[in-house]
Amino acid sequence: MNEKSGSPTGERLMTMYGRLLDHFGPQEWWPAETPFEMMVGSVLTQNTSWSNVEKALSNLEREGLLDVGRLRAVGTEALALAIRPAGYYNVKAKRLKNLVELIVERYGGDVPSMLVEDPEALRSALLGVSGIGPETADSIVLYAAGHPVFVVDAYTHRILSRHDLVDEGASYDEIQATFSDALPEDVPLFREFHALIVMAGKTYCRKRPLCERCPIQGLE
DNA sequence: CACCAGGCAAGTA
DNA sequence: TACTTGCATGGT
Repeated sequence: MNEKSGSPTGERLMTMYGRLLDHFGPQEWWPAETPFEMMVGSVLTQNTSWSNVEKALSNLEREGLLDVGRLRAVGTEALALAIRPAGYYNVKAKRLKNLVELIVERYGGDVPSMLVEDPEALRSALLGVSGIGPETADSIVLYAAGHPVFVVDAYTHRILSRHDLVDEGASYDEIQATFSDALPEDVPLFREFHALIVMAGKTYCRKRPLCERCPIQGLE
């Protein structure tokens, strides 16, 4: 609509961002060698710690399965076995298969073609895949395709409601709009900010988002 | 031992 | 629309 960086909410968010960056340093997300690996990781990490995802990705790498064609060719049972350390392995094996089918059917199996699609169309296509919800879709749009959509997770929800920037019962879209309306559309900023929020959540904000040692404590 | 992790779909009321 | 439940491993 209008001046984004100058809004009160924008100022508060940028202050939070600055403190988190000073405290934790750049997180350099997403940790993946290729866009396809990033997408696979985004499914594997659903409600799952990254350390477990790393074990599963390592298995896939070793078996040469971090590839659209190879993942499409492998059996669902064998895939499930390979990703076992990431948990929910039967569900996630199917979800990865569904994602691969989208890539094959809509983009001819060509990941680069997928990544240059319009962001809204790409997001919509991803949401059409069973097993890909808003957070996974937005992660792919931001970190693999490089479009400025803000990724919202449980930590984001808790921190923003704790700072009274959204209601406690706010929806995904409402929380995302809080960032979109208040911040400039800056891909490196969106990438780093989300990564820092997750780091803060993992480090300090498990039960309550604003404990004493948290770098964004006192801003509310 | 309990609890949590970088969610999502399907079922119920 | 708004809850609830199943999915599962590995670390604290």
